[in-house]
Amino acid sequence: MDLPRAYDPAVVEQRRYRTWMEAGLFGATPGTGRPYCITIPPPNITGSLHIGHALNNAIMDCIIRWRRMVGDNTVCLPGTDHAGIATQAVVERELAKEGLTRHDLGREAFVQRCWEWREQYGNRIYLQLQRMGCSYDWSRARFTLDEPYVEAIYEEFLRWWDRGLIYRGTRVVNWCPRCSSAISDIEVNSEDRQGALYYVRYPLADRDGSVVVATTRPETMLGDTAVAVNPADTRYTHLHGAKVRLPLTERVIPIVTDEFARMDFGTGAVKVTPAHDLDDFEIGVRHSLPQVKVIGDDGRMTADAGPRYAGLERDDCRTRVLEDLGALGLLERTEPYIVKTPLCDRCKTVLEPLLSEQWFVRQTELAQPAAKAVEDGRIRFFPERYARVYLDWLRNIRDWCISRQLWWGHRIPVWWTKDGRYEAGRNADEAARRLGVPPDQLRQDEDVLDTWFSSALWPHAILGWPRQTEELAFWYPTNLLTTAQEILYLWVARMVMTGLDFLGEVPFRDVYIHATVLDSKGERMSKSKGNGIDPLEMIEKYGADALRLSLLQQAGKNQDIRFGEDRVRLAGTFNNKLWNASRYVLGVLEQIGHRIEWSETDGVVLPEDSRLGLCDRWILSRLQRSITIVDGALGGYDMDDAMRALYSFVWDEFCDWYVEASKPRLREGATVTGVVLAHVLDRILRLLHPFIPHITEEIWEAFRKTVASNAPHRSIMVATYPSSDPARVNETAERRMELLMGVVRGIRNTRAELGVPAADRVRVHVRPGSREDGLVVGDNQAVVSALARVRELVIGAERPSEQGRWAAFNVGETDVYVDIGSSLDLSAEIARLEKALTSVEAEITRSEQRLGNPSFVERAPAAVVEKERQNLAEHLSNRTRLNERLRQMRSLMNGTDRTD
RNA sequence: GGGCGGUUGGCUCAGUGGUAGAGCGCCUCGUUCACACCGAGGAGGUCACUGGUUCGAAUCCAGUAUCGCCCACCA
Repeated sequence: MDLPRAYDPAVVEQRRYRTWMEAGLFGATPGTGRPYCITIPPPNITGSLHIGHALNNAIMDCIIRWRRMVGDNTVCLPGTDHAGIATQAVVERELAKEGLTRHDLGREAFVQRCWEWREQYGNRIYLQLQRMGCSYDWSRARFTLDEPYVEAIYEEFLRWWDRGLIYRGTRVVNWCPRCSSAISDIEVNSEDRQGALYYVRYPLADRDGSVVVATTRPETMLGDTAVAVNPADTRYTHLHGAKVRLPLTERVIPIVTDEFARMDFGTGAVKVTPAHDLDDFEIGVRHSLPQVKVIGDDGRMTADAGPRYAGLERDDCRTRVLEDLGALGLLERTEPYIVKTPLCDRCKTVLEPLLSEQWFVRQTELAQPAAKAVEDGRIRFFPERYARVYLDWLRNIRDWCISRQLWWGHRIPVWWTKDGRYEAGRNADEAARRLGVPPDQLRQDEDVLDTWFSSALWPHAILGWPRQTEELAFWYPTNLLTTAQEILYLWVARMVMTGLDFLGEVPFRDVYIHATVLDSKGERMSKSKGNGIDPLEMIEKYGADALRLSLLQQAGKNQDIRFGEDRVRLAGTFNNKLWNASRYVLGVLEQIGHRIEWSETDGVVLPEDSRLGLCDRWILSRLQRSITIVDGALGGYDMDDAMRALYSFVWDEFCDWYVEASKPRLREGATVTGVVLAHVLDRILRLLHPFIPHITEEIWEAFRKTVASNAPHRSIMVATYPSSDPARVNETAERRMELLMGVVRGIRNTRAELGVPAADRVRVHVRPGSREDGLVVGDNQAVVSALARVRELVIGAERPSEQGRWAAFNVGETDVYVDIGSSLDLSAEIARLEKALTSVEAEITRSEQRLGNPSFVERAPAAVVEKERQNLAEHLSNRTRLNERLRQMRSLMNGTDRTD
């Protein structure tokens, strides 16, 4: 069967994917075999495939396809995340276009709108992952708001609740005024911004004098309830126990002593605003200070800020406070200052730390086992260094604020009585029972849970937990989690906590943290910068295989990948090369196909060893080495190493040497080369399939129709992945092939340097340095002749006559003479020889120096010394040859001179 | 402030103790039988710097510079 002349990924990829889907090849049944499972990081339903997804999914699908071919009972489970804040923001934006807010609709109608939105767009990313060729089990896809998943969340909540791990607390939390919700500590991004340090004078209330405090946020002074100084600070000893009159307000507040006040910063006196700063909150607790909340949930000043400021935006209030302080002569001075500004991870709004009542989860008890699982190796990180990052975070963990003042999400399963008592339950009835009141008198908590509270359950909930499903029993713990470093804490650590806590077993064995994809200049890709690479556009232009390949080639241990369109284009050239080499092989098989013996397990059956030629033994040996590398690399998730090995095996060794050598051999009737071509191509296709699934399947089908026309079609997806067999490595063949290649390269090189026209076929005389060398060249004359464009190849112990026509070089002890077709340009040949001599001289000097160093000979390993001796001997021999040759050439030149 | 990663030919990157590699780009040559998304040949690196360990360092150690990432409650 023929392959079309040109490969068209756009047509082939979609057709192949449909075929796989229809054949049900992505699914699996729990129960038998060795389980292998990956659960993909669920993308947000607001999301569209971006380059980070593309990388992560290329990695996962590569590993999944590999394990499937290795024979594991493999499944990869996809899903999507409801993404509370992100989705709500999108839907609110839509409403805004209609001039509405969510409050106009009310909670129920708004949530309904969110569901409609998700129906319309929520599965878009599935289609995009399918365009990438991901072999995920779509029949088991989960959305985090699906009924069974919600059940899992409530189970999680209730179990923790009953153990007292969930509590309600009033704390300073990170508040996003735009989202009008609390967010957790790890959803805060801080950014350095140019600001100022303001020095404000607070007059003493009970005596003359004043104290100056430094602050970056003067507007919060309206909520000050104390001034703190360090107890050891002698500058302020006389003020211990004094009170100040807080400017712009009528309040009198105490001066307290607290270690927190740094003597070496500002004036040593710090204003204390317990309602708007985490540190101040803690100082407030230590000194029983009142908490005055002057900034409200909407980011505007509250009534407690005083009538002159109430209702102002934060920034406007700052301006007015500064003006007022100035007018009173209380603003001492202002210094420029870099302020760490906390931003909302989602919407980049400046966050406001403020006092708020929220639900929290105690973390220490959960964090300890999660740390231990990594310490004792039950979970391994790739690259390893992330284990420490993970552990450091767990060891300093703080309680997790899980309530969000949103409408889209899992509503907190806590119900309140009218008199302010509350209790958790899987539903109102359960809560009512626990409270001993009728359900209709209860009101459910208004807040929803942090999205990460639900994704924390991902690996086991997607497998059916809390129900004891067969899937859960078989595939849990899962094998691999691959994700971006930015959600190491948000997500990875939490999954480990829940997995260990609820199932007593880690959720996954290995965690692979992939690199961040940057643009070709090393900058982060972003919509606003417009420097992003759109994976879908790349797929359109070059195909999913090219995109996957380009990403996997770079998926190394580095933390960054610089990525540009060129990469994708170049990956496409490899696919093109593979396609055309396959066309060649299939063409050969058309002619000798009836000689191919096909085994469903082993592929193309090789002929008896005695029938193999040097080139055959060589390529089979090289194949084994490649398989060994790929095997080890994939085992450590080094897709780049695996791909590098395959790339050079396919292109440099198979195409450039073996395929080229097969042409003259076939002309000579060596059909064995056709069998070996088929054997190696089969292995290449299988080895490459996890990386470039579509094109390998396309070729494989045509290939099978040729070599196994009687057998029913079987997808390459379920073919056996080649395993390494070190016994098939053939050192002798590799060494002999080196000679052959050396001879060919030498002839090509000589021709190029001496300007022999490419079309000219030359005569070559080989003087073997050994009987073995003579046999190697003799047995492969046709190959040498074809690859080096040789007209006549003579092997003999004598040197050719007519010295003036021959250029010479040597490969080891074997001398090769090339008839350059006309009279040799003696000065060019002399220049060529002198150049070679110079480099040989340098090598000899270096080598002699090393060997002349007694401590090298004594201390270096014997093998190294021996190798150095061999090198020296070889170079000395080369030098002798070159000198002799130079003498001949010079005397010829002199002779020529004389005849002139 | 703490931690981590990078610094190798023009570009992007491999290479963890034994004579510097690849792809792209560049130069020369080549359209007949898989492929011009190609083939053959070639030029081009004192491996950021300094010091140390070693017979031997791109590779190990210490420090410096520089770029980047993560973490941190300091007004």
